[in-house]
Amino acid sequence: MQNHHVDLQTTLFCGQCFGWKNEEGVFHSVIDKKLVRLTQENFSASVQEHAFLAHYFDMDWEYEQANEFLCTIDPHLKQAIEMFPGLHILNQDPFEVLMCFILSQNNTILRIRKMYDVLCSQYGTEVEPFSYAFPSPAELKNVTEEELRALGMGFRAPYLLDAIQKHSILDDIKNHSFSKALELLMTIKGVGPKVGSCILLYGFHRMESFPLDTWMLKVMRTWFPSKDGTFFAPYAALAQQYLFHYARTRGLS
DNA sequence: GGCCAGGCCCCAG
DNA sequence: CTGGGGCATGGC
Repeated sequence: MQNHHVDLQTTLFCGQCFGWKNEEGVFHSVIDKKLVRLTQENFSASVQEHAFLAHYFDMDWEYEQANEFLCTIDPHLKQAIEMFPGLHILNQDPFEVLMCFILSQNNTILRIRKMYDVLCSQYGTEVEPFSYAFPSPAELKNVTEEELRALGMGFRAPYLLDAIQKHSILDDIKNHSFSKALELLMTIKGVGPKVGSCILLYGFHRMESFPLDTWMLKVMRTWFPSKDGTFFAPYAALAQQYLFHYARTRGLS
């Protein structure tokens, strides 16, 4: 285990996941059908005690080397890394990631979180009183478009339905090349290049992924004109996460 | 009260 | 294959 320092506030609120709450320094969510409660102080002990948390927080990946490399190739990136040390890419459930990033299109992170909560409390398993897991494909298999629209999912309702129907595509993704995997994911309605890249990154830990949303397009035009994701190789995904979070919190200047 | 949001579908050229 | 309108909803 690398035991790299993890900053919970940054890692859990940088836009890669939507289910965590921070109540006065107590971070909580349901992971693998278990209610998890963490503080920054007890985090290290928690991941040592629970293997599923060590995996979820990606404790074995080469963050030290990656950060060191990325700091050397660009000053903006170096600033971003120094401002948010301890940013990890989580290993999330692929189906949950698929659903969340379908919700993300033409939406705000605040509202994605609320829609996530609605799906959990409506369809998910209550693992502790008032704590719900994100629903599984089986729990969602009889849902209708009218139901989802009534819950405020809007034009994304049919996309969610198609994702539920085709969820078994996810079982096979890890056996394919990046481009083939992306192609397979994009057969799901509502999954395009950006959402597909997010699924491959957050659900399958494809660190070569480089999701380009509106923020990242601005970042690239402003700070990296005439460059693309290959400039950050082999750490494109981590660079993307730092730059996305940095630009969103601090702006571009 | 408009404007816009971690995009994508769909259709015209 | 490229470009642009339209999309549900709610937070600001």
